[in-house]
Amino acid sequence: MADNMYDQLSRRERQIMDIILEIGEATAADIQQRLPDPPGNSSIRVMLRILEEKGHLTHREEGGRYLYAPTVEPEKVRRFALRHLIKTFFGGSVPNAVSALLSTEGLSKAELDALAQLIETARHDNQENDEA
Amino acid sequence: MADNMYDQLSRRERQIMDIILEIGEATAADIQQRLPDPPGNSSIRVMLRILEEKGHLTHREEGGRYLYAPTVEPEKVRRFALRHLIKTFFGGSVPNAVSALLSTEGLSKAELDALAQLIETARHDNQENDEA
DNA sequence: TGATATATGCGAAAAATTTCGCACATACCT
DNA sequence: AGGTATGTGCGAAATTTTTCGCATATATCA
Repeated sequence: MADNMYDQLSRRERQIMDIILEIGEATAADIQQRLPDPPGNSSIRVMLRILEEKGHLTHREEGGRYLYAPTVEPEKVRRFALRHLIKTFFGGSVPNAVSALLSTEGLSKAELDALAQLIETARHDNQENDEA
Repeated sequence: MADNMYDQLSRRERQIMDIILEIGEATAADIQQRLPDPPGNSSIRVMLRILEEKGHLTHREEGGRYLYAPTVEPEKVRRFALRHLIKTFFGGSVPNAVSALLSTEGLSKAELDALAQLIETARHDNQENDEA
């Protein structure tokens, strides 16, 4: 429960992390553009610096401006986020979550095929270890 | 992007909503027990009242104490949360998300079967509308 | 080179969140 | 009824978050 890094973030920080996680790398301006009720550019830069101090972001310079990117492995964040979501909203049940996914989002045939494929694979990888 | 109600919540509010969403209904004490770095009981009650004022919670009285529950349809929250997560972490791709799910969580054979079932069903419901 | 546009960092103010102590109500047990 | 344990609400204080203005640096272009 106290495992998710998101638990430590304030509202704005979270919004900003979301954006950067989504687009991979961003300047203050990029973020300002996508933030709901965007504050002044100056404010955003402060937030970015804070997030960097806290260790969630790094930046590199390019053409005089800063490009910020997440320090955490996106892989890791994803897993935490997924697990947290499934626990919070779906009683920890993956099938429940997938079910919601299928009924909500209009998936294309191709996507459905891909999913079926994935599950088949998982099924076979899984033949030996079998717990109810 | 500005659709998720979570975007409006402060850190503590979010943590509290998560707990209530997870267990369905909770007293101040329940929450205190599950909150990371739990503050005093008094603080929690204030938060609950605020969340209620903002319209996210309702309470009913039982045996002299308040039981808080979400006002929003859990259904709705779930969908928002799912969509937001998939957008943020998986580039909007459902298969990507499912893939992560499968590789991370150790799913049982029963669960995999259930998933396969779900997808088969979706496939058939979907025979006519077919977009790449 | 000089002017302009766009960045950055700092310091401080404004706003919000978060916490708590205290007074009072209610349930319960002897 | 009297005492105890556990609730609640209110008001105010402590802390954090969030915002901005301003001074300064860097790149760009005529």
